Amino acid sequence: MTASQSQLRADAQENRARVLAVARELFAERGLDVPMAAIARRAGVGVATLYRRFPTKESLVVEAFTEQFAHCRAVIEEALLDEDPWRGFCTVIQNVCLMQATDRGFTAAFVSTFPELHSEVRDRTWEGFAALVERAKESGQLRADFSPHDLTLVLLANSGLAGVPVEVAVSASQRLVAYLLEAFRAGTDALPPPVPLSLDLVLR
Amino acid sequence: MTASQSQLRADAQENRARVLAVARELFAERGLDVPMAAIARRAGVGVATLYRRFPTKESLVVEAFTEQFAHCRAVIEEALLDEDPWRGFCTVIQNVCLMQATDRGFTAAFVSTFPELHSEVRDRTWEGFAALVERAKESGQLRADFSPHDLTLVLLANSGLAGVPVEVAVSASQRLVAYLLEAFRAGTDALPPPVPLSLDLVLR
DNA sequence: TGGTAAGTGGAGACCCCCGTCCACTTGGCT
DNA sequence: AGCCAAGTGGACGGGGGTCTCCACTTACCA
Repeated sequence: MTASQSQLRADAQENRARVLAVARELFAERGLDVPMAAIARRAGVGVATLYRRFPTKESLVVEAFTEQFAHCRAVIEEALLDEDPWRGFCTVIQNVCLMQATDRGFTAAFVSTFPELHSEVRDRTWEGFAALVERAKESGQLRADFSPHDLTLVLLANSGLAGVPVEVAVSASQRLVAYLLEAFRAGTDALPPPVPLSLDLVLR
Repeated sequence: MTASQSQLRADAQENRARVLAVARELFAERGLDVPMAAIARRAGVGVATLYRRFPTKESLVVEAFTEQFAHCRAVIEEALLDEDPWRGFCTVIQNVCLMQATDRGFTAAFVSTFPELHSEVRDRTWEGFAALVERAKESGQLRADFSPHDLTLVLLANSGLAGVPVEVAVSASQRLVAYLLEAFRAGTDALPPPVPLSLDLVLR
């Protein structure tokens, strides 16, 4: 525990943790637009407490989702270690899409918190994925005209499922991903040129 | 012009038309959550005028999008007449997705206005599409395990592109659709079972 | 056990939205 | 020209959101 954590009084620390847990729950269930008051109520604290620990709603969102973002990066790193490039590629897409489908706030959080905060981290992640794509192409399993920007395309498309109930969203996402992966496989017809969908576009 | 139209005074009629035009513009540009006040301002009228012609925001939305919905139905009807079932199938998906990508409010309007209002029309449209799917399967061009519910899947996925600028959304949508159509083509690997995504799911 | 700084909760300031009300204006018929 | 129903706009009520302020409570240490 760093100083900033342990300097809090015991009860305060516990409250902070509970708020964070509740926030993650509610963001996942209902998306990012749950009122701060709802989080406070469910956590059994007043709004003021909440705002003391997290000066703004966005800061709460960032904190609530950092571990998920870390998991994302980890998934890519791990996939780069897979001896089968295609399997690594598929794993990344499947995992990220599953996270997106499971957690309703995920995409919105990704979009609204990444912009400035973690730009270098973001770039590293992006490069990691680009490398993964390159490997998969070289192995001849990924179609040559696949663009790394197509990851953004997949993410956006998959985020469209956020509106339906979670269990449905998960199955739907799996089917969508299965369709897309099939289309990404090498040896099919030519496509219209890749769309330069940089992540910045997703970020407003 | 029916009675309800011509009974309006000339200036009122003009105002009504301008409001409708502006509403369509703004809904397309910014989605359904543009404030009524913004529409009124851009149309050069007060909010009261707007509310007199359209008693509720939803009614304005419905009116603003009816022609697009009609166009949707027309697209399906026409596709059923195409001698090439696969081409008909592709046309439907391409056209609807294009409409969705072009008009930011389209999906939300579709979702929020269809529920009760046009249930029989909706069912007819749905049956039309199901017939289209059946034909395309029989001709051997559409994979046998494609489910009509997959249309909803495509619509949801495509709606995820609504966030990016329109020109980008259009190219992105085209590429997404191209990928998906390729995956829908007969003669590929088996998929996980279809997800029963009824339209009602999209409609909240 | 008592003092004190840290922590707390709820009221409310501020803002943005939908939809209404009402005093004023104006088109169109006679 | 003059009348009046039809039409109009802006102020306002009501609701819901984020975030602040401040009088009160409580953990912790001596």
